Amino acid sequence: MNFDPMTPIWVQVAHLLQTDMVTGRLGPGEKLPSGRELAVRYTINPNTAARIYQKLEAQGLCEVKRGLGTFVTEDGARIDALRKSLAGEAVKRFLTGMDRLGVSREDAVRMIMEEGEEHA
Amino acid sequence: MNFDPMTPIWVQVAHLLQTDMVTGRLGPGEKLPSGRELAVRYTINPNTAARIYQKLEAQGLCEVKRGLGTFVTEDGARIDALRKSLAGEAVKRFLTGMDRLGVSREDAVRMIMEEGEEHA
Amino acid sequence: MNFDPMTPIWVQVAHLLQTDMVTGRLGPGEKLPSGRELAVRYTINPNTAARIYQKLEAQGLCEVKRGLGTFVTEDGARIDALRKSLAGEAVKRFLTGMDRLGVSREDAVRMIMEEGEEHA
Amino acid sequence: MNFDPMTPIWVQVAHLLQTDMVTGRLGPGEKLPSGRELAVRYTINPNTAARIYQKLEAQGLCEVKRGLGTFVTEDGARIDALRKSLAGEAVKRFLTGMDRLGVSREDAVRMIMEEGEEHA
DNA sequence: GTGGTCTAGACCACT
DNA sequence: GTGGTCTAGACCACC
Repeated sequence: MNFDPMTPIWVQVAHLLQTDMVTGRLGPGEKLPSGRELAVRYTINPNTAARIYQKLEAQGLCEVKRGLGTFVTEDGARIDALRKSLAGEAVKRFLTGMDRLGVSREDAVRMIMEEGEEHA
Repeated sequence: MNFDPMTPIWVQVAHLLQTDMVTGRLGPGEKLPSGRELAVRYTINPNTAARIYQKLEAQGLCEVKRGLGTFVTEDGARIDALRKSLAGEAVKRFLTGMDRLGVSREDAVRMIMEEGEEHA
Repeated sequence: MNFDPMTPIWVQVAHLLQTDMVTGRLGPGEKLPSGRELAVRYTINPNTAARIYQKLEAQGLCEVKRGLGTFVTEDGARIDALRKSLAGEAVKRFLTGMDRLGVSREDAVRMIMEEGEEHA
Repeated sequence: MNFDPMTPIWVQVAHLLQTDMVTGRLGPGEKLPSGRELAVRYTINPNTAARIYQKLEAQGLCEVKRGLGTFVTEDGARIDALRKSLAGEAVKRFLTGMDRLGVSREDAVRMIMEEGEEHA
């Protein structure tokens, strides 16, 4: 795995886990990999792995059960809020990118609709 | 500079230069950095740097003048075509990302319009 | 194989392949020798061989299929355009040669017609 | 100087001298370089150089004056015949080349006339 | 096996 | 100084 050295590793790994939650690859109540396993899988420090779960727990996305592990929250609203948050960030990134290219929001929407037609 | 090891270096550097052309940071007819300078700036091999300009020239984005350097094309149509190409790629990336998040094209468009209102 | 040191090797080898395409010795869709084989056959560097196919591909004369090889295009129009291009170059070379000999275009044409009668 | 290893060197050097005679770079009665000088200039064997002048003399293109050197013939007819000979060879080469490209004599002539118009 | 990419370092022609 | 070409040899992804 390669990380962008500009943003903290824990943010990037957390992002991966968040995406898995939203897409359903990690369903509600499902057990997340242990801190040690996470550390091995991404070759990061166990401390860093621990921080990731602390942050996710603070966002209400997972629950730590001592001696059992950490589990994806069963609160669908949380997941849905996460989905909206991630989508919102993606939209912002997209719009700023299009803005840099000198493409207006209206044109961006038009291009999206045309792309949609191809897939229809 | 850090490169994504998944995509060729020359593609990534070419993308940087292309973006500069579209945004106007590199205006029509303006001199591009020499191959050697590009190699130093991004710590890549001069050969790789040369390939970048060969590709850009093949796309009609720059003109090579032996002994003088390579210059951004003055053909505005080329730049405009590039803008559309880059925008199209951004749209595709955006849509696939939203699709992974389970967001439909209609919802994506709605989010964009709402974002637009905030800026309005 | 002996190369004229005045013109790039890749140009000369490309010319050989182009001629084979136009004359039909390399038919549409036919597999071209692999880059490595080309390198051995003409005792050139594999890198140079690769460049030849890159140039031919850029001219739309062949299609590269990763892991399979590169194949002569099946687009007859491309081949025809190539034929015209090669013929045009031959005409230019011929005319400059005749000019050096002090032979006018009209006389050159007359000589060609007479040559033609012999063959008729 | 680079020679085509397929045809005898003396033929190639003789061709160079012949061309100079026809174009006027070597005028009638003008002194040709000595055998030794020819040998040095083209890094060929003095024997080979001597043979060249023997052949040229046999064609009536130059006259050997012992102790003085060899001189271009002053017989204009000889030069003119040479011109026609060289031109004839060029025409033949041109036609066979066009034939290989699948271009008829008529089309070849047409292309020549069009090239002529550009220069007119 | 195929082509694609990259590095290292060389020589050349042109301005 | 510029780009153009060439060699040598390496690693990778694809089929």
